[in-house]
Amino acid sequence: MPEPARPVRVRYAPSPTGALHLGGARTALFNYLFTHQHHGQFLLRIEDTDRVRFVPESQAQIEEALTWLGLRWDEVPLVQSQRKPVYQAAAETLLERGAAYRCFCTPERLEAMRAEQRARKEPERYDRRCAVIPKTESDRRAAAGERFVVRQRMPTEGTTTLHDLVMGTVVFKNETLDDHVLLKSDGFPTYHLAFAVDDHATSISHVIRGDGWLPSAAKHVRLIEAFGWPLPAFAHLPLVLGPDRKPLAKRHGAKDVLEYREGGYLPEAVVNFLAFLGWSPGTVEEIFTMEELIQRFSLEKVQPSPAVANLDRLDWLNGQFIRRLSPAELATRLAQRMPGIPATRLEPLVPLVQERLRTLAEGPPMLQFFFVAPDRYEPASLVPKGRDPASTAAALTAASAFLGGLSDWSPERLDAGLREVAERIGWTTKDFFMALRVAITGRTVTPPLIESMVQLGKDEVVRRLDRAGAALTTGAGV
RNA sequence: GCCCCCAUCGUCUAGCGGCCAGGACGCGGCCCUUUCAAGGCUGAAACGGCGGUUCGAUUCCGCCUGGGGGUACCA
Repeated sequence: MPEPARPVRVRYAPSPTGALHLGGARTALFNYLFTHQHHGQFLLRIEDTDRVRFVPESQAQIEEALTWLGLRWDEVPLVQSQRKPVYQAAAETLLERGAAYRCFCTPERLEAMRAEQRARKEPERYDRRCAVIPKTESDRRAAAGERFVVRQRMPTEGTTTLHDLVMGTVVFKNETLDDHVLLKSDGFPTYHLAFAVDDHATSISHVIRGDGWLPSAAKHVRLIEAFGWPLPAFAHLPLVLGPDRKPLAKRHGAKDVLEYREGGYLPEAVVNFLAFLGWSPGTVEEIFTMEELIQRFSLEKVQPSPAVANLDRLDWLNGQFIRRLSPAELATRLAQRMPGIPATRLEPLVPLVQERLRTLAEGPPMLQFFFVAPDRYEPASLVPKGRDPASTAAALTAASAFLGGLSDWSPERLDAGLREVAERIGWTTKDFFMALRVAITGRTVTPPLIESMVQLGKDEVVRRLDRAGAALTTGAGV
């Protein structure tokens, strides 16, 4: 394998059959990190040669997800379905060189052939019946309009060796290589042909792709050699698995990258999470920016074994990144999820919730009471355990009276004063503050009470306390 | 069936012949505390099995087992 001294150019080549999922995003990320470390280019290629599985919306979704993650690609994405003539010309070249041949076998015959092979417990692969058809006859039948595919002629003895940057040296026995299809009867190329042609056309230096391609990599090496093109370096990335050790799929809950955006995850956190799936810097550091990842990344340190996505860790990481945001930045991101509330109004509130958020989605319900008074009170939560409605109402009234007469609305004054009130009426601060908390916020789990009261303002606090007290004396609800 | 890859706590991993096998998530306990978090301290938790090689194997080799992938006119 030649050590490519040429400029580093890599590509991420999804097929547009759905949205970008975590596994694909990781492949794209590793490509991106690797190439930027080497000041190379990152290309995007759309592998849409399968007309049956094609999903029109897919490409836009994939591009949106990549953009959200911050994985910007260079140049205009290559779309394979637009390059049909290029692949046909390439197949023609191979035909002329004898490196490939036309196969006229019908799908039915191939199925029958495989059934027999299965029955005899032999490896299932093409029996090369059409490999011996003379070129002149083949040309004549093709010209006559007979349907055919083009197959690659594989060597039947010897071995093919691949030096993979992640998997190490892999040796394949050539006798096990199938004469796979390069050009389908509809004139579209298979992945194998298209990938080789396009990687060459775009001067790809490193093929960094999913581990699923490893078994056919030997055939790919043979193909590129048949064309006489320089071999790129290969790096096969192990799969990302779900908690059940099966490849990540819909049944594992969110898997599409864009769903994480909906779920309130920061792209920085998702990128960081993905980077550590199968890779580690070899140190104990674990929070990196994209820039740092580019600096530290190396294919040699990519784990050759499949990685199970630990979504709990993503939650934790997301919290870490949220805490690293400036209050203004967090306010801006939160405002996008709270229609009608400008970021500037959120900014003073952000310090109260910042360290409590694991996702942005948790923000709105946590902040809601700042903008909307509780619409009803449940005595069950308003009255602390072991207390009764009447004494709770009295406690709220005492608090209201004290606060109503206060001119210094500072956290220090509120805290000290309310503690004194609690002591005076014989309540523990625990119970007292809980009653106030529910009266003011309508919830038992909230940001720090005193600070929240300061932000809410005296009038609003007193109003809510009085309403809650009234609710208790007149019965349930408001 | 055949081919290929993989194998350290539940999970992500450090380790590159001699380590009390380290860290992180999650889980338990303690501290802090007006709730919930966050934070600090702390505990439980791993080298799949059998053979080699070696003075010595988690580490190197083989086999087995287990997991994954491929075996399409899908990518």
